[in-house]
Order: sequence, then structure tokens, then C-alpha cells
Amino acid sequence: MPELAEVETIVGDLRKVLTGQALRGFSTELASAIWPNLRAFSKIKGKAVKEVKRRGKFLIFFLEQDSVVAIHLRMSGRLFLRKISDDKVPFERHCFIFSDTSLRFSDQRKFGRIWFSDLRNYEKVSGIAKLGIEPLQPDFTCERFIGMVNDRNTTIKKLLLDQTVISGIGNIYADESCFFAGIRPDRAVKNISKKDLKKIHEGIGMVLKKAINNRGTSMADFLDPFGYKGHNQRSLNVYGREGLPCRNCGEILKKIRHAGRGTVYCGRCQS
DNA sequence: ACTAACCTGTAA
DNA sequence: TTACAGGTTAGT
Repeated sequence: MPELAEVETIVGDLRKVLTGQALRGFSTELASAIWPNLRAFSKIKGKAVKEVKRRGKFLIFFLEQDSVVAIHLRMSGRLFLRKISDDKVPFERHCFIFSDTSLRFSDQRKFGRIWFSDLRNYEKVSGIAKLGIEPLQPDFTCERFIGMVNDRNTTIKKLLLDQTVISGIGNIYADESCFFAGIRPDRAVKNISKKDLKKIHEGIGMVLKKAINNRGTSMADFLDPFGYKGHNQRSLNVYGREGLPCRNCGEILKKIRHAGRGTVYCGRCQS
């Protein structure tokens, strides 16, 4: 479910509420989803949250004494802030307990993962170490993007979805970025001109910034830690709009399967 | 490079 | 009953 914009929304909310708060405990009903094991998580007790950050689609909690909790929500993961005494949320799998509030990890499909490690190892064990460049950081320049594309035998959508190249873009924002640039998602990157690559680079920034300003895209599932939907679904041009007219030219949008994912584009505006 | 697998639920 | 869902990984 959550891509960069949704994770950024969650991180921003959690940062305000949880920074400085001390953990009192952790419980789970899905031990197979936590690393390394439940016993290790007992060490979070008493440690306060120093910082909450995002890297790609990961949420990272930096705790006192060089401890780190990394979370990946995968497809159906959600995080909710609740009072300790509140009822369980639907599909609740794990719970971080603070002094008054608790952070509930809900995950219908059980794909989400939590890692508990230290500063020296958390990137390695969680997979964060393999992540590519952050698309909203200043070092993601157009020149660097063109350099990444260089010589690759792949399509633009596959490249955008490859977390080891650029981190945080998922199915929604890959399709939206391609629409912005007027490029079909299944175009081979070697056939894309530098001018068009520049438009894709610009599109990535525009699409992601707008989505963050809109607090994420809620098609069916995404909710922020307070249970509210994002509203970026109103700004989407292609994702989820197959069979509807293109907002730019009126042509009916097509849906294909590409990179193993549903892929929507306008056959007239995108080539 | 593509597919199945990980899971559950919903819609066609 | 089958296909598909915003993600990733381990297999052919």
C-alpha cells in the first residue's frame, strides 16, 4: 500500500507525537514478522524515541543508546496511534507501548516487517543498505538521473520501481510520473531522449511533492496514524482511472500488465 | 527476466 | 472461481 508519500505522511505525524517518548514494551501476535526475535525486542523497554525518519518506504525510529527500529509496511501495513486502553484495531499484529499512547501495527496481509537492531547494523539487516537515491533529496539531479538510465536494458517503469536505483517510488507514482512526461511506462529507457528523461525527472518531483502535500493517496486502504484518509487520489491522472477519459485529451485510458503490475496510461498523450 | 510465493479480502 | 490489490524476494 504505502509508497514514499504515504510513508512520509505517517513519519511526519509520528514524529510529532512520539519524539521524546519512552517505550515501555512491545507485544506481537505475528512473531514471524519481526527480526531477529521477540526476546530481542524486550530491550526496547525504557528507551526513548530520539528521531523518526523515512528512507525509501521504510520508517526508522532512532532510539536512545544507539538502538533502531525499522518498519516496512509492504502492501497492507498501517500504523495507528491509540490509547493503551483502546480496543485492538482491525488486523492488529504488533503493538509498541509508550506511557499513555500505543502504536498499533495493523496488517491484513501479514507482509509487513519490523527490525530491531543497533546503529551499526540496522541498514544491513533490514535491507535499507541496498536502497538507491532519495528522489526528493537535492542530490537527485537531472544529470544523475540520466546517468542512472545510461546503458540499462530495461523499461522506464521497471527502472522507477527498482528500489536499488531510486527508493520510494511504487506503482502509483511510477505511472503518474510517466503520464506527466508523456512517456509510456513500458518504453525501453535506451529509446528515451534526454529531453524526455528530463521531463520524467521533473515529473517524479512534481508527483511526489503534490502527493505529500495531499497527505498521500487513499484508494482503498491508506489511513494516517489518526485514521484519516489522504486526498491525493483526487489528483491522480492515470492510476486507478482505466476506462475513464484522459484528463488531458479525453482518450479512454488503457490498462496493461507490465513489470508484473497493473499499469495505466493514455495511448494518445503517452508514447 | 519472468513467475510464484508470501497472505487476506474483494470484485468481476 | 478466478483475478487482482499500493511490495519485495526467492526461486526457475
